[in-house]
Amino acid sequence: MAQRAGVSKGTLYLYYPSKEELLKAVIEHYLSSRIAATAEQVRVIQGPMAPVLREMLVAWWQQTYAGPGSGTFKLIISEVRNFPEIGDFYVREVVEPGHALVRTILERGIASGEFRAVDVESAVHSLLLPMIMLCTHKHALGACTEHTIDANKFIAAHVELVLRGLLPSTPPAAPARRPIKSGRPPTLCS
Amino acid sequence: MAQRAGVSKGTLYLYYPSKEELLKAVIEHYLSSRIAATAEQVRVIQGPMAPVLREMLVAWWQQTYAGPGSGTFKLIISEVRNFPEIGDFYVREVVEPGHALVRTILERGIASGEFRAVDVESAVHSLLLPMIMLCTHKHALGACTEHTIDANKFIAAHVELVLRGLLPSTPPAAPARRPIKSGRPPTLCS
DNA sequence: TACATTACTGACTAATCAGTCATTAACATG
DNA sequence: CATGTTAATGACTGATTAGTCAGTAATGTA
Repeated sequence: MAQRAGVSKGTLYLYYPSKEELLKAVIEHYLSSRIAATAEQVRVIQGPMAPVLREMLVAWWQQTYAGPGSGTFKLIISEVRNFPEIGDFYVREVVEPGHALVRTILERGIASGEFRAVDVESAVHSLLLPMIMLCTHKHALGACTEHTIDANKFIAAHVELVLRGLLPSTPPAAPARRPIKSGRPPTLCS
Repeated sequence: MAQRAGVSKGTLYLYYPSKEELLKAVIEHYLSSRIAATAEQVRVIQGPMAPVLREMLVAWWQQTYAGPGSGTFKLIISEVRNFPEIGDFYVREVVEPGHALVRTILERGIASGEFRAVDVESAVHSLLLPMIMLCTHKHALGACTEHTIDANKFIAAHVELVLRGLLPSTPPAAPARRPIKSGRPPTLCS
């Protein structure tokens, strides 16, 4: 049970009529509310989008990964089959606003020429999914094995890597690579 | 139960002494074996690493995401708390070889000047975690909500985005003044 | 047909989970 | 202290899961 930490089972049902409602409250408390607040801040920001994106993601990460909020994702993954309504709630309250937030930033950067005209939906996933996966990992594998990940080092490097992938190639960035000799072992399919 | 698809419960225990062993067999069949085969192919490849990385990841994706192998990750996340030994097995047989494979490719690219000298561990995560997260998503949220993701579009865009983030800012040598053909739609498994 | 061996089954057990509710603890106010 | 009200509890129920095993079906051989 999810509440042997702090309170008895019956007490929980005094405050939340079902586990589904409890999960919704957790999602709201740890994820939705923060997204809404961040979206409001970002809305009025002027200037280059790269620092906005970087600071927003790093701030979210530092406030979420170390704390209990990071467990929310694993909770959703584990429980969504038992409580399908949770899935709709999560999509509506977290996925869509979160994507809209990052999408807006990327689109503003693209409009100003700061970023390349990449596929925005895919770029949002490239940015966010590793972070969500690491949060999930922390409460799944990370809780059972020695396999650890330096989360702070990762977040900085990850955001820089993707941001750099978003930059336009002011100097033509790709050297013309010659197709190598026909001997390249043909496919990686097995 | 995991086997109402095809066979009765008792039969399963004739072939696998426990659910833990069944999970290990699934991990071995869908993940480990493919990594081992790919690593062998990559080991002998010469030439630029970017196409190697691209084709390898796209091929893995196309063979895994659509099929049942994509469910393995969600299975591990859900079950690792109940069967902790699965975590060690997965780390040993999948995480470490998989990371070593991608790490080797990145290091070879860095050594040849094709890639920047990024933090390799972080770059491995930036590349792989979104793919694993989407596989997980497919069997969690994706199975319960309307929220769908164009997986083929994503994988191509994701790999290109990260690859571009890996390129050095000043190309080693830009012989021809050509329009940068970044996009070449990855032909897999010809 | 008879017999032997192998492949398979699903009712059973024990444990665990979401959820209930009669009971108890705590704290007011007179 | 007495009395009423609110807060909290954990043994209970019903459903579900990992795992067992006595029994049934399928196949081979003569």
